[in-house]
Amino acid sequence: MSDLALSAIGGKREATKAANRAAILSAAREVFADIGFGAASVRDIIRRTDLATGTFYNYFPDKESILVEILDETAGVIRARVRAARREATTLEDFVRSGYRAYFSYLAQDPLTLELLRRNAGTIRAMFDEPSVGAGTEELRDDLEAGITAGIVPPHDTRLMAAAMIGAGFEVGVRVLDGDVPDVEAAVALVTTVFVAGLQQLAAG
Amino acid sequence: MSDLALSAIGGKREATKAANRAAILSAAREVFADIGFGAASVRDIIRRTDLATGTFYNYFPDKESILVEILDETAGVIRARVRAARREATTLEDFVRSGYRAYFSYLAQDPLTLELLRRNAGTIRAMFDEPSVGAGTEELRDDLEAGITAGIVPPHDTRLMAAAMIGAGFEVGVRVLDGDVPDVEAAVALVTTVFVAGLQQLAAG
DNA sequence: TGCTACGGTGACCCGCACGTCAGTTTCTAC
DNA sequence: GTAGAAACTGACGTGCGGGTCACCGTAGCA
Repeated sequence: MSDLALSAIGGKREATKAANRAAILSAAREVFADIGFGAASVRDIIRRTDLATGTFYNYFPDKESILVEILDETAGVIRARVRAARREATTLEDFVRSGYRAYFSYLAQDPLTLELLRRNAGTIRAMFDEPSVGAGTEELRDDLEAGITAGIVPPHDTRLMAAAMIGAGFEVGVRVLDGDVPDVEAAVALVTTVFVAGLQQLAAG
Repeated sequence: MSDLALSAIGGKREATKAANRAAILSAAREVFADIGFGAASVRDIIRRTDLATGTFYNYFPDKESILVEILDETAGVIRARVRAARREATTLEDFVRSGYRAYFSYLAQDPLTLELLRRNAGTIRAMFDEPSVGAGTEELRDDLEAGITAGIVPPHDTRLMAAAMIGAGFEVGVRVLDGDVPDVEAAVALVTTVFVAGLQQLAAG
């Protein structure tokens, strides 16, 4: 690598640091997805890199903080995409469909994240008081309320509905990635049909 | 305790064995629910009883086998109740409602089991290739297929629908036990409305 | 009452994970 | 080219968990 290229990213030292950090994060992702956060040890993680034990502690104080970091990265991206998609919706069907499409599409391109969420959903919930599985039940609820205010979504118990939609989305998402579903659109179509019909029925009843 | 009472259950020796076994199972439930199966140790379990380390191994070979035992007991009961309820249904609404009611009712009377399932769903799935969270996605799918054959349930993709129904039920069940929902019937009503409307819409579309 | 064996006990050995740190390598700056 | 700092290394002390087993208390029985 030329000095020029190195200087462009801040020198070899910085480059190595970034690479090491990335290697540790990547290894941790795999380990947590494979054997679960609770059973994982710092050594399990570091063994999947070519670094030494002590190096881990140059980057993270313990395994918990590395999980926080991973979740900040991935779940943050998922949420941003889903919310952005929902905010552009002008109809009920659009609201439901675009949200699920954004969610499933992300998972389809990042199977390891789904595996990590699937494996550690309970731990994540317990650790962070997270309402639910990486997808943000509270945020969906906020969006549903906003949709009601905007007249797009019929009024209903948003707390329960958000839980139902997230739960259904998560389980269906797992099936999509297991290859049990032909494609993302098939999954999107089913959950959209169900929840649009359900919301309309709630409004009518 | 009288000799008569003891002989009725097979003598003091047998009684102690049953009590020890129950104590270990109960302690294990708590531990798995509290810190998760992966992070739990045999010592964590035995510390919550007044037994000694070695005694654990008189009853179970390792912590995995104790989880199997717990799941056989609890999930087995849940499944039996839910299936029995669904089998008696004669209409679509009845099918959906009675299944969810049986499920939520059981959880309402046994919060520790829900906590255990919630905390360890990912581990359970990974360990036993269980389709899903203790409630039996595969069995729901079978019941949906049977309902279609019987003309009660409109034809649809039962694999995805079962996943969606289980996922929604699980998340809503968690809210019920967290006290976020006034009562079981409110939760039953919401999911029933949603999935009945959804299934009807799928048939129409 | 006294004998037998069932089963609880907990100290023990072994292995492994945690977090540290003195020593070493490697980059940067001059 | 060299001084100095940054950061990697892995051995080390400590503690804990897994699983075992010799010992002992007690239930069961005559």
